[in-house]
Amino acid sequence: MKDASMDLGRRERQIMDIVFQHGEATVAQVCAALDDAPSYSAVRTFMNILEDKGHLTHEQVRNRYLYRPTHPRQEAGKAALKRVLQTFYEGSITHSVAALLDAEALSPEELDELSHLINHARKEGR
Amino acid sequence: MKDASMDLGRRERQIMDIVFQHGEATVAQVCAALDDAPSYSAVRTFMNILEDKGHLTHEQVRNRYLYRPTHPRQEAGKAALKRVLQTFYEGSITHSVAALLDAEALSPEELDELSHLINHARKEGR
DNA sequence: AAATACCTGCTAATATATTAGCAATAGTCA
DNA sequence: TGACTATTGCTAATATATTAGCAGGTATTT
Repeated sequence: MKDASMDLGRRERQIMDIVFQHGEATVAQVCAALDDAPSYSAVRTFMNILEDKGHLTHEQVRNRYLYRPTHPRQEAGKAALKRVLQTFYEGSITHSVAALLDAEALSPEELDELSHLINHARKEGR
Repeated sequence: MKDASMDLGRRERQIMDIVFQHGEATVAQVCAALDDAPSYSAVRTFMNILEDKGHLTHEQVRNRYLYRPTHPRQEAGKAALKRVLQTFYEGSITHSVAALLDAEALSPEELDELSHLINHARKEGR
């Protein structure tokens, strides 16, 4: 149960989330995305720290840094989902999906897509 | 995007998760559940803080306190799921379910249950 | 080219989270 | 009963997260 996100503080997590959401981001973009943003300086410090901790990398584009998560979104997403399942749904996927279906109304198309996914999994399983 | 869990530190979150997992817990139980537990004292302090912040309540049973989340697991779980969806799956339930199905192999029974859930949702939707 | 705006490196201050210890009370057991 | 253990209230120390500012460089605009 030891996530990589386990050694992150509040702001650090907040910033990581934004970078994940955007896929990649500059300091300015992160500032803009934060609704309670501190100084530009502060955000910059965090992104450096996150890089030190191994959660972000940057690439220089023009004269600014473009940051990206070190681990792909897919992977981090799965880990996060598992944690939520573990904590709130006794590890049960069906429970969690029930909660999701209950949380938001899905369009018929989305429901079809889900059915499709499940059928696909069924075939894989055998 | 302002979760109640947004004003929690690392340990605080860790402890909340344990209480959610257990449904209710004493300080000792939380200590036992933490694999990197600090002193009993420290854990106790956190549970007091969490109570101050409004995330936990306690009831005295015998001579010890039994803590419970203020908000039901269901509710907190939904919020957590939504956050993950938002951050990693562009808010798309189908994406997230795909990830779940990919993350762990499900038994045929579980798959059936999922199908059932979806069919149920389909009926609701119209 | 000069003025302006934006961005980084570095450093320091402050706030908050995290930890532990001591004294007192209430249960437990030989 | 007497010794022992667990548990709480309170307090204080420490570590970590969080914030901001200054100096210097590079692009941008007039």
